[in-house]
Amino acid sequence: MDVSTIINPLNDAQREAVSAPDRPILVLAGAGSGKTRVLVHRIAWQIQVMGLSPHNILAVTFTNKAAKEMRSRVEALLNIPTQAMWIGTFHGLAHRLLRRHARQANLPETFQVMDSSDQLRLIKRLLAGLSLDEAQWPPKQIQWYINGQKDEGVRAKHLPEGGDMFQRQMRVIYLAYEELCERSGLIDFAELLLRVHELLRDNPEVLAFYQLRFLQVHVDEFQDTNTIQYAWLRLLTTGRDNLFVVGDDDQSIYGWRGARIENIYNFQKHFPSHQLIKLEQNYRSTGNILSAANHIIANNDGRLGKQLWTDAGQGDLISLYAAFNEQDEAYFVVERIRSWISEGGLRNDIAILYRSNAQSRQFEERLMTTGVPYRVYGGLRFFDRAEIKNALAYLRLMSNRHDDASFERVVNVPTRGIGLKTVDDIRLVAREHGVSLWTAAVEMIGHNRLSGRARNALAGFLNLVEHLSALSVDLALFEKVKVVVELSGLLELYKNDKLERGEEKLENLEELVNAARLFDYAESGEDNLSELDMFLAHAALEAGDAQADEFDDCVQLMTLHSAKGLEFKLVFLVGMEEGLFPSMQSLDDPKRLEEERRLCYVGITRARRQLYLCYSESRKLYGRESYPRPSRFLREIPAETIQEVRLRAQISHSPAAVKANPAAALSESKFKLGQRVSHEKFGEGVVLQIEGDGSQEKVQINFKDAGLKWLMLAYAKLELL
DNA sequence: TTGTTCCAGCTTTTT
DNA sequence: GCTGGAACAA
Repeated sequence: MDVSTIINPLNDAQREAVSAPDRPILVLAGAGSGKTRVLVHRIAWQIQVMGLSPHNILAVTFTNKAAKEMRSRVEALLNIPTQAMWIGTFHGLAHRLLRRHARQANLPETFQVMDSSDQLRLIKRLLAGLSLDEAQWPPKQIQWYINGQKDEGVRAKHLPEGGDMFQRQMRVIYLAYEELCERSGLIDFAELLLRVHELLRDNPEVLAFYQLRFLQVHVDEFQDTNTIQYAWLRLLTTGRDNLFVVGDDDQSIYGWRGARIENIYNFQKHFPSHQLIKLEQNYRSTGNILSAANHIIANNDGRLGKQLWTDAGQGDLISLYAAFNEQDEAYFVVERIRSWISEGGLRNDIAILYRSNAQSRQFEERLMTTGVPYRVYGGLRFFDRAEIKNALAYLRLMSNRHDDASFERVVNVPTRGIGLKTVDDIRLVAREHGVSLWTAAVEMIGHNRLSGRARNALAGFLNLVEHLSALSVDLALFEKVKVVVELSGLLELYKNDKLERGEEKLENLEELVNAARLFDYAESGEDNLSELDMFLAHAALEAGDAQADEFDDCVQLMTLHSAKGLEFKLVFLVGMEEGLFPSMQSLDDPKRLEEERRLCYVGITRARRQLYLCYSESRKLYGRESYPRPSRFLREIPAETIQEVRLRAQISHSPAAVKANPAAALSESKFKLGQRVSHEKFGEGVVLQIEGDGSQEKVQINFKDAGLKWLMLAYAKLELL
């Protein structure tokens, strides 16, 4: 193959990035500018032109999906096998490293990964053990605290001993948490990253080995890295010019879960010899859409700075729709969707994007009643489902009896007469002796420390696990899973589940057996670990898709966050209201507001051809009617790229109002939507709509007693409240 | 042990 | 105003 296949499909900036000589490289890749393409071609360049072996390539992403896509595209471009390349997520790679160096990382060989819900349960148990009140010490907050510390590389022992009550208590909890994890052989997601950092930092020979192996290190979505991830990237590339990162500071939307946008800014400081390359040509959207995106993001401070452009023309205007309420919003959107479809458009090309999941309901209902197929992203993933987690808990216990989290999970599922009291007793003994629940249970049965019935029930459970374990020793993985599902009683339990979901759960359990059958042990690349353990790790690290039917042609509903990286011909960005988007919690914090703005930028740049922005003049929020103001982001979009859509009966528009920037009209009146006013005759009310300018200005007011009224401002005596 | 009632909480999500 | 989880009663 010659170099032209790698280089020819690229534009100048892309080519510069792909063929750049060895030095730290930061590619600032705007939305739709071909960032994955650059990464893939860069890897190909390293192998094809620079003569590196695939063995010497490391490429890190955040999601399994991105990793898979990168691998398959490299494979397609180079037409060589890619197993030797380390392409994976930060967590996946961390897992692999820890498996290989378990001893050096001070981990038991059979350690297992727990996901966030496992972690939360563990914390709840811990609190109970410490006799702490959950109301006073919310488990979620503790989880957030511990993960936050780990993301910054801080262990419990590093925390100062003094401090206020909160700090002292958190330290105690964090210490106890680490101890419990260690005893159970469990590590959480943040721990995966932290351990790898410590492994590389404290074992020079290990670090040297990987520095020599990974001659080129590629990072996707660099703006989403947290402190510890960046720290290990720097360790791996110390003293070499082999770090190639791709990212977009304008698309950093995960600050709230530890991502440090500063990393992308500090890159230039940390690597003075770096080269910065900007990809600004956009191959996705129309000129109008890009103009809106550029103008919005320009309101953020401290950007590295980037202007997207396209040679594809202006395209259609962006449509702005002011709905009366959220039903009206859904009605409007679905009507537009129906006409798109009736004109021959694909449903797959349509997305409804919202800030918070709760907003999906209106749209779902409307789509349902009109019979338009749709798919909601988010929600429970396959391996997150209770029935699946139960089955996995049995499997985990078979692999490691001391996995307390799994023990607690299924000791009485299905119910076998082991009540809270018994479990409490076991916990107590376990804590007293500093042993696992399993060991404590065995001891208690041996020493007759339980009442007859509880004793039998508990012995039954222990025997069941031993029995399952013995029975499945020589079976293939999927047969093991099958045995567990059938003999644990789970199958029976869900069969008798009359609450309609039972059938679905049975199907899921069958699907689990199937997943085990399809699980490719060889692909996991480890041979020092049992297939079962690898499968369990796989289940934790890759939660699976929420739905299987992605091949159907249906409208896509998702949050703005989950839309990142995707594109659609027709996009509806709904709920553009202050307090919703930007969200209430972000309104008083400039940093968070900027992140919301980036989220808006992400949303807008998902659209390829047509973009609809919607806001509602009234919306039910927590059961109460609210009258939010239109989102500030609407005002940041240039007027000439927008057209206002009105479906409702027209109130005679004054010429001034028609000509005026529809977005500007939202802001220039002395009244704001939602403003509370008082009228001498009608009493108190709330402003719902504003139309016209100057002497023509009129407002629609919803009066408490008198109902809806249109009033000319020039005549009506209104007082602001 | 199960079914019911009660009550807090309520952005975003991957690993 | 709805939901999920925890506390409570039978």
